[in-house]
Amino acid sequence: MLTSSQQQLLRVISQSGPSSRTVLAASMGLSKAAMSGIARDLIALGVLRETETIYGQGRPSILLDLHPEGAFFVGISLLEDPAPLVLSDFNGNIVARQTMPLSRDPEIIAALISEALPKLLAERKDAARKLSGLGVALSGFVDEKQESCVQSTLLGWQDVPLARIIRQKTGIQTFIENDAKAVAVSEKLFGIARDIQNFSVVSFDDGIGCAHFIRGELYRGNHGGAGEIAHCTIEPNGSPCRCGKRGCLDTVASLKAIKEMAKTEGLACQSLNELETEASLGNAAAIRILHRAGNALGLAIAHLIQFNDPGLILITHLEGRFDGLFGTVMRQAAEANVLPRCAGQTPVRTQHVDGDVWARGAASIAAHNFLIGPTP
Amino acid sequence: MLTSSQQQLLRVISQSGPSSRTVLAASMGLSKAAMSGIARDLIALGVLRETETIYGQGRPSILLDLHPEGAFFVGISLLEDPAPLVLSDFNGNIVARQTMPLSRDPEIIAALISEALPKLLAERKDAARKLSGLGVALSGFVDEKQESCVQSTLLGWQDVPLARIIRQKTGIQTFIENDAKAVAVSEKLFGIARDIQNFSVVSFDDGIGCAHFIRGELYRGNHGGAGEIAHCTIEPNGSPCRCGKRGCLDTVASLKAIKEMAKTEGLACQSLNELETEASLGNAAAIRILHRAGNALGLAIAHLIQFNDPGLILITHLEGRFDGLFGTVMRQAAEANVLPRCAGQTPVRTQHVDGDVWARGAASIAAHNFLIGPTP
DNA sequence: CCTCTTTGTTCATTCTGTGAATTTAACTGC
DNA sequence: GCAGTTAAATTCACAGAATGAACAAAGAGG
Repeated sequence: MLTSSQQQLLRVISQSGPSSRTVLAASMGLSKAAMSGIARDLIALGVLRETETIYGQGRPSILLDLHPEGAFFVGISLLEDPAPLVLSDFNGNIVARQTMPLSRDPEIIAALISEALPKLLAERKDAARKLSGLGVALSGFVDEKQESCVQSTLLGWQDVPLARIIRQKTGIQTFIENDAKAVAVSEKLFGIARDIQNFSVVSFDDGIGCAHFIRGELYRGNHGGAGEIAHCTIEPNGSPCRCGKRGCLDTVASLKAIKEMAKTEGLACQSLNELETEASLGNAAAIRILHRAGNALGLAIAHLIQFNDPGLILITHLEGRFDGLFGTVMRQAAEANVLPRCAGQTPVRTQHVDGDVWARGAASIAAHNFLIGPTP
Repeated sequence: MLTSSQQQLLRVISQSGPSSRTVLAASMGLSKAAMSGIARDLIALGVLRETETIYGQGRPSILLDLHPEGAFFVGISLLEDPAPLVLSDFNGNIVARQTMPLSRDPEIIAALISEALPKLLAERKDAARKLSGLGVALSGFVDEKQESCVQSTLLGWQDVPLARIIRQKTGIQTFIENDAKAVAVSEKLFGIARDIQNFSVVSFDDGIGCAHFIRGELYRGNHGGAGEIAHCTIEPNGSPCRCGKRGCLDTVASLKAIKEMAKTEGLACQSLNELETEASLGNAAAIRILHRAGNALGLAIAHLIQFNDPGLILITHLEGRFDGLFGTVMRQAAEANVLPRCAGQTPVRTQHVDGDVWARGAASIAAHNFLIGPTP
């Protein structure tokens, strides 16, 4: 276990990138003397390393950075079958991959993981020794200790202490997290949101997920439900949703909803991209669907901006494009529905992600617990 | 200036009420030994005092509480003319009142304050010596240092360093804050939300304001705009709003909007209460207006719950009642538009407040800075 | 080669907090 | 009324983290 100063140093470096001891001391509000010792210890532990030397007037400064091989983390996604496992280094790079069958039984999941782990670690000899944590991403609500799944419709769970079960079976520090929240954490630690304190990630997929970072920390909400924008009412008295109410964002703007609307309209489109193509060719039904979906998502994002005033909204998507009609309408709707004085102040970025998102997010949950410690 | 442990102790006591040293030590994660010293210092400073003695098995425990006369704060509201000044003790009780003319010139405001201060302090001899801060509440955006007003339509300001100007004139630690945010802080320090970490306050008045507390701290947002729900689009393509867009919550659910709708419908109602009476007598127009407004506010509150999952939503109102049609519809709409599984989990409370809200809120801003220190 | 500048380290000192022992002030049962 | 028990609060020697000042290191520039 690391001291709080050590964790603080790691956090600062992971936020602001490689820096010299003097700069780090200043930005942590510590003396150079204290910095010297903390850095020495972390270098000895193999967690930090000296990289570039910057020459200027006076003694050159030596940049300190996280040692990529200082710690390794395993991430597992329970959102797909087969479930992917990845091995991530300290920079969030994936250095090994495996898969395992998906199960709904926590005991079996733990057994499958401890079976798959040696195979995963075989590819990197040094990783086994420096394995510092294991993270699991799943669809559902997770408690603030990141130990127990409070409720998951997809897995049919209610209060399942999955992290504890896996920890007992494997002996590795284990934490679980909601899928969208895991993605947000990975963007904060390793992605585009490194140095942003307040931001929201919207994961656009068959469903729509969302998570908030506030003051540099994941905000889970009082019941773990912060960010559940999929079921905010966007079209009052709209179509019924599987959640039981009507007009949820999920019924209009999710990839699944868009595909279903296309099907209902008799369009032979299998994907958002095909629908975009149809729309660009002038197909009225396709245009209507994309307008409706884009408007809905844009309005939800406008609400996000009005309510929480984040420094960035990051939309991650596996499929589809955001440079077509859908994306354009979405951006316009987002702009048009925030206070005009504030319009354009909040960057809305879209980011295409690959199939590793969830597993990478899961690994970042473990990395987060190592770097920053459990949320108090 | 207090040390960080001293501030932490004050914060814990202000959150959990009078407690014994042993309990406080445990809840702060400190040893009883450390607690002993910190408490001794704060008692010597006159900030804490021993109150009740609790007898049980073993040596009785002595409860520690904030000394009501340990520190005094001045709060000023720039939302009314004449502007009220209040003197608040350490428990948020108002011990003296004054008023001063309202001005839009920051220098004149500072002069008026330093003129009114002696009169305010005259009522309480001891307060002058223990005056520990001054807070100002205003309508507009304030920077995170609580020093400068970034923008205020009402006062016609842009980047006015009001706090610095007042501080220079009076020599008192001064902080300014947005009106709704100030009310939220006072509810956290002295009101109903003392021990709640995540909550939102909605101030229902001629306009609608809102502020979030997240992890026990006021969340201001990246541009100070967090909580500006008044201009979230609640009726797409609805009536035009003075902000430039359409269908804002403010155009349907604010007290001003309700009164205006009543006027447009030809009703002779001057207040929400009169409108409620009309509605209870079966007046169709009154019923329609209250339904529309209640639905709008309820939907906004549902969004608040879905987006941020707070532990409490507190609606403060000067005028009007929430036990009539308006309140009922609002509550129903709030329930109906959150994920059914989560419905009823978030308490929505309404609270009638008196004319001192803003000034009391302003004073609590000063108290907050004394108790907890500036937000980092 | 010498001076200047800035980084990074060393070391005695300060300060905050700890653990163990001690004191204090009740209650309990005889 | 008096020992015995219980728990709160205090005291004190000590550990650990951070500081400030002095110093060593490593180059730039004349």
